[in-house]
Amino acid sequence: MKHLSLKSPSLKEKLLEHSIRPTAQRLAIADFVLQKGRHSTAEMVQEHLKKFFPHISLATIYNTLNLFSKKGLLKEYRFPHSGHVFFDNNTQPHAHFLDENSQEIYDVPMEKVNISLKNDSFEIQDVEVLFKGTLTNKGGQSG
Amino acid sequence: MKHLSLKSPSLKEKLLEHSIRPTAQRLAIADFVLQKGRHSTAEMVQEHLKKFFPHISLATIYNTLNLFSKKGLLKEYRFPHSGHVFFDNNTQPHAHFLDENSQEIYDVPMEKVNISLKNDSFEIQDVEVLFKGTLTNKGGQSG
DNA sequence: TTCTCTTTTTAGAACTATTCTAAAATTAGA
DNA sequence: TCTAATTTTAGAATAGTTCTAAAAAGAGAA
Repeated sequence: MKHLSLKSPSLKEKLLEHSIRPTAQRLAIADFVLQKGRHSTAEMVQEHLKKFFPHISLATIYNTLNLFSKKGLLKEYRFPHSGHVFFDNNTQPHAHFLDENSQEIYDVPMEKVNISLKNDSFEIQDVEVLFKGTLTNKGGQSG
Repeated sequence: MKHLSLKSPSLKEKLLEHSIRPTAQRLAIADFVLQKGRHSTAEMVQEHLKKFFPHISLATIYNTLNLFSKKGLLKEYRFPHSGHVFFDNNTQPHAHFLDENSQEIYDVPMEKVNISLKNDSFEIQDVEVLFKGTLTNKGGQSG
């Protein structure tokens, strides 16, 4: 347990600010999904928490991820390469890049994306953009 | 059975051109997914075929949709509002619009979309664009 | 503290979407 | 018409997620 920053005031306060009671399980999940993993699935959370909470229930993980999403700490995404729901701790508008080699998802800041639509049939409220391809020597980026 | 254009030469030939043996089930599925439905799920195919093939197996529907995709007649998509896989008979590059009222998916021709990326980290092979919002008085469009 | 009430966690059942399995039916070609 | 390969089928299996109801934990009052 000593390896987990469960007592991190900022994390605990972050949950409280969002009216989420900071239980031990929720802090452990928050530590991973909000600070470590960028695009976490329930499975990834479970795998990561194994050493701290070997008996944590998948239901708790799903409950918590869904709660965090409802409270605005995470945003849900589905990507074409996987049946899993991904929980992204970047809740600001941004695009994604899927590396077809590693199946890894990277964030692409909207400043780098230029998108427009000639249209008179619908009112756009949101756009989801997924670039697919392969990483070059420079490596991925995020944020 | 008389309501189904099962004997349509063009449909049968289309399958043959793609090295797909035109069985009765496949023709019935093709009639729907290639000519009627734009973004079909297995469930929608089953529902539509009920009157023609009340005992068709879901496995046959999935087998056929996956075969059509492999042969290039359909393209698979996953959208954020549904856990179902959607099979799109428009296999050319295009964007999508999701009407949040009806949960209906519409095609958006790429000519209407302008997208570019300032990037030096990855080689783009494909882009998926999903606009979300509501239809205006003009109604949806496709193709 | 202790009591009580509410919230959270849990294991396992249930559910949804899809794939697998192995046997039966269909088909194509000799 | 025979044979071998392909396709279809029902139902089991699998994957991912949600539901259920009971146990545990937590918050606030007395």
